[in-house]
Order: sequence, then structure tokens, then C-alpha cells
Amino acid sequence: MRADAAQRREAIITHARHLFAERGGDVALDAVAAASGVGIATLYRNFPSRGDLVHAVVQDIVDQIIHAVDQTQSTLNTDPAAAWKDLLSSLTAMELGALTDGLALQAGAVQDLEATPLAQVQQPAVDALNDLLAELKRRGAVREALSALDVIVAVATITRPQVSPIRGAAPGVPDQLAEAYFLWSRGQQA
Amino acid sequence: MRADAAQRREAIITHARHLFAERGGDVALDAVAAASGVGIATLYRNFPSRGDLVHAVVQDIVDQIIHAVDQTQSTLNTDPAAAWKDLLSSLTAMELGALTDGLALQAGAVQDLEATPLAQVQQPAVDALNDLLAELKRRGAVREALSALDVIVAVATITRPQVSPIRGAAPGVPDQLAEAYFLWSRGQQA
Amino acid sequence: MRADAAQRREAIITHARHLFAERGGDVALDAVAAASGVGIATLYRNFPSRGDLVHAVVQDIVDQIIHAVDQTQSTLNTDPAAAWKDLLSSLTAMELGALTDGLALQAGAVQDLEATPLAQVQQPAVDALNDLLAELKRRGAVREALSALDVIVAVATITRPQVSPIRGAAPGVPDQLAEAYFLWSRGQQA
Amino acid sequence: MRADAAQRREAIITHARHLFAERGGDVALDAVAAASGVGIATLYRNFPSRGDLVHAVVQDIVDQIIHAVDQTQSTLNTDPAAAWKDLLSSLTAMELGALTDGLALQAGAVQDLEATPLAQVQQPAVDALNDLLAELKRRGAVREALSALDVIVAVATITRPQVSPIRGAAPGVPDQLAEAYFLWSRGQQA
DNA sequence: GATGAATGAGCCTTCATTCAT
DNA sequence: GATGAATGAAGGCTCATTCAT
Repeated sequence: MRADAAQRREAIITHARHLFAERGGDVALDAVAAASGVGIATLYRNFPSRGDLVHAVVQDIVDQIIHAVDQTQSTLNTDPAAAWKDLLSSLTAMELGALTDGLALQAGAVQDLEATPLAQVQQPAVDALNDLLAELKRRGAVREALSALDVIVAVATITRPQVSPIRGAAPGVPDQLAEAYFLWSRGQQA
Repeated sequence: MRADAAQRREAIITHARHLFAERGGDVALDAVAAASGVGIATLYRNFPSRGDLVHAVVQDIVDQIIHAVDQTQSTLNTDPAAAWKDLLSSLTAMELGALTDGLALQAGAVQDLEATPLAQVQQPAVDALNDLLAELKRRGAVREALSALDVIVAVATITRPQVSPIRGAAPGVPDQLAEAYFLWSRGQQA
Repeated sequence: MRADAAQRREAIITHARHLFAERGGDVALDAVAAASGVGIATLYRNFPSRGDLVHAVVQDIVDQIIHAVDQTQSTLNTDPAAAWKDLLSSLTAMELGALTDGLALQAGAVQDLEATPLAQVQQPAVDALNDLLAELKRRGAVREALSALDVIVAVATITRPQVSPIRGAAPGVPDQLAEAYFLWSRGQQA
Repeated sequence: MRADAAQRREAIITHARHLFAERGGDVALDAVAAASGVGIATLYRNFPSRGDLVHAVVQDIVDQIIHAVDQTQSTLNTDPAAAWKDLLSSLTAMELGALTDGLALQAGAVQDLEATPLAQVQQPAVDALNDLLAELKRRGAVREALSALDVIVAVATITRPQVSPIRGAAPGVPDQLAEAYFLWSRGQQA
């Protein structure tokens, strides 16, 4: 039974992430519940408020970021350039756009970034990524002026959900931007 | 009073554009009206449906794009690289993000991009930009594989409204992305 | 100029009456103004509130009722049955339905019929018709138990505006009801 | 809770029917909800659009018409005249006026009566009544030229909601019209 | 523990009425 | 005097959240 419940919870998070990434952060929770195959009340039992669900989605993404950073550690010494490229690829595939839009709702009156509960949740990912960036910089694989938050926000910006007619009109753009960002991130001398 | 009304209409469009760019395409029309200093019914007299307002905002942006393209023509022959750089700067400063999000509302059931009334309104801007790109490509100032729509969507993606805590966390990202895109667009043989 | 204004006022009343009769008492005043070929403000100059316009429409109808009653006086002695039939025809052709629906708006909190301003305006018509009915009853042309208000309300009920699909489905009904009412009103002792 | 909900749904339909019949088809849905003792959102859960509520009310009335027709079958052979009289009584007591006004909302652009979803819902009632009328005509109890739709529309017209001051002024009129229509419908050759 | 139903608050839109030219 | 524009109040509908089974 416990396993069942945990599985259900995971399903909700996953579907919520996909929907956030696809349709933006303002999807109705009914839609999330329906997509997850549960009743709306079940969703609320697991996530007492919309913010809690957003929180969980962010946590999920953060875990993935940390995992991706960990993966990179192995090739870091042998081929730092490839390591950076792989990491950026992983991040790009990660639907960080969902993260960005998901925040929208809390943002209302928030002034102080540090105060956001999301900031705290993100911190471990930011820290891990910053450590990695430090290594990469030392090896000249990335630009000096690049912070973990910069990278996360940049990738999120590039991969944010796009209104479908737009996406259809210029489907290659996200890849172009990703390539451009990768080239730029490696630093001067183009 | 006719002049007054026209001025008011312009004010509404301007404020709507700013709000779309700042808070996304789903701002309450009440907020637009309030920001414009008019009652909600006045907004509705000028733009009978939300779609009409979006349409006007898009039109406004399209006009600006065309104007920017025109401005570029003068330096096109003397210094194509500078011309391209200036144009991209202009576009970046133009809040194209508002355009992107504004479309969201119509997008509901839209499958065919060409059918969108917005597509038609955009066409002149796309055509003008494509003509310019052709010239620039001939002069080797930009990558071959770059269409007007690509450029517009890319800039829109980069400058899309960003949730404020995010913006605060990594304020330099849009500029970084713009720079990256500029470098890439010139077609460094990658 | 005075003639012009008076003419305009009449035009508004006439169009209002038609629209009330056609589409019911809840037509937008904008529509009345447009149909009358004047601006909304002109309508309001002539009729400071919606109630005033309704009042004028009722007055107009009342005048027509009185006129119809007067017309009947001539044949009253020679052929009372024909007189009654003609009067009922006239009333039926008079769009009394407009009157009924026009009242709807004032009706909100009205308890006392006598207090209604419309009641007062109607009084002359009611009186004239009652006098005529008295004569007709004396001559056995109509049922004893028939008051002027009964007749007016009955005709108004029969000729009230009908939703178009309904009208299309059974177009003969108003005439059938008019015929039925006429027969009944003569007091055939069934 | 399922039973509870069904009951509530019935309550909404009943109250809507009364309000339509009393105040016309343009009552605020808030009022319907309040009268039914539920919140506005509950009404919308049961009837996603105003049209759906109208539809349900019509369905309710149609059911009653069919029931009334069925009831009549028993006395049809023994006393056709009484059967017809009873049926007309039943219809008159049925608030068909609600039906008529309820249609108003859909009517906007409707040209074709057959296309109306309401038309389809009504069809069974129309068919049943037409069958009965055929029998009655065979027995000479009603006029030849009388269709089911004629009867329904006529009764609806007679019992349509009346603005209260009017009703107060001539309370006997609906009964008078009903009597008149009954007499006429039997086809006394006048 | 899971579910469907209920609710109020909020946004979109219309309309009677007023105002400035 | 006539006009178009402006306005607030009200109704239609949706959605995050709570409740009863």
C-alpha cells in the first residue's frame, strides 16, 4: 500500500512537470489530476496547495540536475570540454522551462529571492553546479563570468514552453539557441 | 475629443504591451485598464475582445520591427556587420516577448499557423526581415540557415517575460543569450 | 428646428416600439438609438431614463387605443357586433405586446399597480374602453364579465413577441388565439 | 452522496423552471442557484452552460407532456371530449411558458428550427401529442386544422410569464384565454 | 485513503447612464 | 442641441480549494 501511494505521488509529479513544460505554469490542477489518473482530492491530499506541488516538481528537477552534475564528474578530468557539452545537453533535455513557469504563482509579491522556499530547494543544485563550474573554469573549458544560476536560468529560458503556433513556425530555434549558448559559454576566442 | 480618444487608445496599447512583456500574456484586462488610467469599459470600447487588443499590440510591434529594418538599410552597404548587430540590438530592446505570450490566448485550438490572423499581420515584418537577411547573407554577415521567423522567435524567446525572482537571481542572462545568439548568427564556422 | 426635433422624438418612439415588440422589452438602448438613426446621447436627451422611453411608448400605444375606440363609436349603434370585431382587429394589429414587455423593467419592486406611472397613463385608454364595453354589453355584443383591462391584457398576451424558432414552428397560433378570443368574448354561452 | 447530488440536480431544474415561468428566460443564474439553495459553481457543475440548463428544463417539461398524453389515453374512447378538456387543463397547469422563454437564449442566430437541439428533445412530445390529436379528430372532438405544435405554442403563449403589475391588473385573463382556446379548439363551427 | 461534489473569489464582457466636445 | 466616448455595476463562467461519503 505504501508503495502504491508513493508511486501515485510520483506519477502526479511527473505529469505535472510535463504539463507545466508543455502548456505553461498556469494549467488547471484538474488537468493535472486527470492526466495523472487520480481524483482532484487525491492530488490535494498529496499536495495540500498548488505551491506544494510546484515545490515537489522543482525538487524533482533539482534532483535531476544534481544527478546530471554527478554524472559529469567522471569525465571532468579526462575531457572537460566534452563534460561541459554533455552537461548542457542533459540540462537542455530536462524541461527546466517547467521550473521557470511553475514559479510564477508564488512570485506575486515576492521581493526577496532568498526568502522563496524554492530558493532553498534549489540551493543544493546551485552549489553542486557552482563547484563543477569552478573546476571547468580552472581547466579553461568555460567562461569565467558564468554562475550556476546563470546557466540554469539560461537553459530554462531557452527551453521554456512555447505557444504551439510559434513552435510550429520556427521549430529549430531552441536547438539554435542551445548551440549558440554552448559556443558562447566556452568563452572568448569564439 | 477625437484626438483625446486616439491618444487614449495608444496609451492602452502601450501599457498592454508592457504588461504582456512583464507579467505574461494572461494579465487581467482590469490591470491593463487600470495601468492605462481608463475604466474597463473604455478598454472594451476600443478593443471589443481580448483578441482585438492582442492584435493591436502585435500590430504595434510589427510596425516597430519594420521600422527597425528600414533603419538598417542605410548602413547595410557600408558596414553589414554593424547593420546586423544594430538590428539585433533594436529587436532585443523591443519586448518581443510580449508578442509571443500574447498569442497564447488564441492558441487554444489553433493548429494552422497560417490561419491565425496574427500570422497575417506579422507577414509584412517577416517579409521585410527576410529581404534584409538575404542581403546580409550575400555579404556574408549572417549564417545561411537563418530565416526571419527564426530570428523573431529567437529574440522573443530570449526576451520573454521572466518571473521576477528568477530575473533577480540571474539578471545578466538575457544579455548573455543575446550576445551568444549574435555571435552564432554571424555564422562563425562553428 | 423645433419640427425637426419633434420628428426625431417620434422616430425614436416608433423604433423603440417596434423593437420592443419584435425582440422583447430588454433590447439595448444602443440598438434603439441606432435603429432610430441618432446617437445614444440624443436618445437620452429626449428620454432621460429608460423608464421615460417606456413611458412614451406606452403613451403612444394608449393614444392609438383611444383612437381605435373613437373610430368604433360610429358603427356602434348600427352594427355593434361588427364594431367589436373591428376594434379587436385594431388592437391585435397594434403591437400591444410591446407594452407588456416594456413594463418589465419597472416591475422589479413594484407591488402596487396603481402606483405605477404607467397605470396613470393607461387610465384614459382603460376608461374609454370601459365605456365602450358598457355600451356593447348593453347591446349584447360582448360578454358581461369583460373589463377593459382584461381585453388589453388578453390582446397583449396573444400578440407578445415570440422567440423566432417558435414563431416559425407554429406561425398560425396568434391568429388562432385571436379568433378564439373573439368568439369567446362575444359570450356564446358555450 | 450520489443520491444527494441527483436530488440537488432535480431541485435546480425545478427551481429554474419556476423562475423561468415567473420572471422569464433571462433570470440570472445566480438567482436560480440561490433559489435552489446551492452555490453558483454547483449549478455550473451540473449544467456546464446556460444552454444545458435550458435543455434540462425543456426535457423535464417534455416528460410531463408525454405523461399527460399517456394519462389521457384511458378516457380517450369513453369520453373524447372530456379527455381533450383534461389534457388541455394539464398542459395549462404545466408552465409551458418557461419552455417558450427558455428558448430565447439559443435563438440568437438560429434560423432553422429543426437544427435546434431543443427541437429534437421536443420531438417525442410532439409525436405523442400528434397521435392523440389524430384520434381525437377521428372522433370529432377537436378541429381538423390543429397540430401538436399549434397546441403547445398556444398554451405556452397563454401561460407565458406575465409582468407582475399586469398580472395583478387582470388576473383572470389566462383562464379566460384558456377557456376561449378550448372552445375554439373543439371546432364549434362558430 | 480515495473520490466526486460544493464553494467563493475572480476575470471577461455587456449595458444603462453620464460627460466633454 | 447632437454626438461619441467613458464609466461602474452586474451577470456569465472558471478554477483553486474544501467537504462529505
